[in-house]
Amino acid sequence: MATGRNHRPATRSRGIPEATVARLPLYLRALTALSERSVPTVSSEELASAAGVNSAKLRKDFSYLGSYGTRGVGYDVEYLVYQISRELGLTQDWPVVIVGIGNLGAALANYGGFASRGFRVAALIDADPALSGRQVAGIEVRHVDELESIIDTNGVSIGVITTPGGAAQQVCDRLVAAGVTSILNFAPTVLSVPDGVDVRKVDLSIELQILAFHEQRKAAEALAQEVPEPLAAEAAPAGSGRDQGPDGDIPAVMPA
Amino acid sequence: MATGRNHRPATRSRGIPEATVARLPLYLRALTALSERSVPTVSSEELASAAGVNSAKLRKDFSYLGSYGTRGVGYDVEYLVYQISRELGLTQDWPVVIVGIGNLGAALANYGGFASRGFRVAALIDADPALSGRQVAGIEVRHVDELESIIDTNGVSIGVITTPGGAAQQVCDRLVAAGVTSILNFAPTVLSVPDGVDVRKVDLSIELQILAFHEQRKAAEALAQEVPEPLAAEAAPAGSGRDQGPDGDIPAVMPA
DNA sequence: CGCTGTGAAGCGATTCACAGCC
DNA sequence: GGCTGTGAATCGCTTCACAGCG
Repeated sequence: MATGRNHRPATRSRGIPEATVARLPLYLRALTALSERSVPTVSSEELASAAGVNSAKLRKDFSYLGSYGTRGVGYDVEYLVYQISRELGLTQDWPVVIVGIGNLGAALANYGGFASRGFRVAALIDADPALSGRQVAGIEVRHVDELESIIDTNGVSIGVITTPGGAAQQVCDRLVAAGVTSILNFAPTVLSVPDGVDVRKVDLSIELQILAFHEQRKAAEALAQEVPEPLAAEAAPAGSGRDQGPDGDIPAVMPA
Repeated sequence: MATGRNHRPATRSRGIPEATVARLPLYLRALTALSERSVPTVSSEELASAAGVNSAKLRKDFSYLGSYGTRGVGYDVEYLVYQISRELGLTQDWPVVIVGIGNLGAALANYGGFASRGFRVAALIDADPALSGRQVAGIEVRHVDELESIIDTNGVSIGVITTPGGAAQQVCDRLVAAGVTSILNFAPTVLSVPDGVDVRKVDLSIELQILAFHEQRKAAEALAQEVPEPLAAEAAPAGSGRDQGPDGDIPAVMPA
C-alpha cells in the first residue's frame, strides 16, 4: 500500500480513503444535476440525500478534500463540481479501449456517461474479423491484432474487457504488455496482473446472487413471523432487518 | 437506514457478515470450475488464490457457514458447492424480469451466467411498442403495460432495471408496487424504495472514475519519483503503491 | 505434520456530537 | 441560528497466530 508506514501522520491531501474515493463519483453526479438546474449552493443534508448517503459521511468525505463549504450556508455547487472532478482526474480526458464487442461491449460503447465525464473511447477491439470495419456507436471496430499499436498511438492507459471469460486473461496480458495500467473487467474471471496495475471487476451474476441471498432471508423471516418457533427467536424481532438503507453495504466490485 | 438499533448483539448462525456474502459467489465460481475438472478436494490456500482473496479471509468466511472442511486435508469441492449454493438461495430458481431492452438489457438477456445459477429470465420488458413481440435471446419482449401481470403470474421478486436514468424511478415504483422486493439497478439514478426492498446499483461510469483516480495518482507518483522534491517524500519510497493486491478494496456497488 | 477453525489484535470506515465559524 | 468541519467513540472487517484435530 503506498502510503505505508507513513512518516507524516495523516496530514494533507494525499490521503483520501478508498471508501471516500468510491463515493466521489456519486457526489459528482448529484452535483452535476444540481448544476444543470442552476442551483447555486447545497447543504450537506440535501446533497447527501440526493446522492443516497448520510450527511455525516458526506461531510467527512469532503473534509478529506479540503474545506470547501461555508458554515451556516452549505457548499457552492460549481466549485465543488470542479474540485471533485479535479480530484478524480476528470479534468483531463482519458482514452480507453473496449475489447470484446458483443452486446455488453456495444452497450458500453453507446453509453453516454463516458464521454460526458472525461472518458473517450479511443477504439473498439474484437477478435472476430467479421466485425472489423463495422461501426458501433459511430466508432469503427478494429481487429485485436492492432491492439498494441492502437494503445501505443493513442496513449491509452485504461482498458475495458468485455470478452468471454476464456479470452480475458490473454487480452489482459496483452493490454498490460502494451502499457495499460488500469483495467475494468466484466468477464467472469479473476485476472492476474503485475504490481502497479489496477483491476476492478464488475460481475453481473454476482450482484444477482447477493440479491438472491437477501431475498431468501426475507422469505425465511416472513415464515418465521407466521410461525414463531423458538428457532425463529432471532429473525422475528429483527423486523426490517438490514434492508435498504441509503448507506453503504458491501459491494461486489473489487480490485484484482 | 432501515436497520435501526437492533436489539440482539450479534448472535448465532443467521449472522453472516455482508462482506462474506459478497464473496460467496466468488468462491462458488471457483469451486464450480474445480468441480468441472473433477477435483475432489481443495485447500483454503488453493481455493483462495483461485478466487482472488487471501486464505485467512476465506477460512473465516467459511467458518460462518459451518465447519465444512477437514483438518489436514481441505474442503470437499462438491459438498462446498452445495452448501454455498444453498446459503445463497441458488437451489431454488428465481424468476427475474429485465426492464429496458437496449444494448445492456440485451447483453444481460444473453448472459449465460444467469441461467446457470438459479436465475431464469421470466420476461423482457420495454416501453417501446416497436420492440414488443421481437425476440431477444430467444425471449419475447413484452410491453411495459404488462409489467404488473407478468410479475404477478410468474411470482417474480427480483427485477433488473436497464432503462435510461429518467425512467428508472418510475419503473422501480411499478416493480415494487407489483411485488418485487429486490432490484438490480443499472441506471445512473439513486432509487428510492420503501423499507424491505433491497436495491443494488451497478454503475459503469463510476467504476471508470475510480480507475481514473488511481491512474492519476500513479502518474503523480511517477513524476514525484523523477524529481524528488521534499513534497515527494511520501510517494517515492512507496514504490509499487497500493495497487493490485488480491484483497478487497472499496467497491462502488451498493444497496439503495 | 498439515490444514482448518477461531479467539484476539489491528485497522479502516462510519457515526456521533459538538466546537467553530458565518 | 444554521451548517460545516472534525475529534472521539464505535462498529465491522481483515489479519494474525495458534490451538485443535485428522
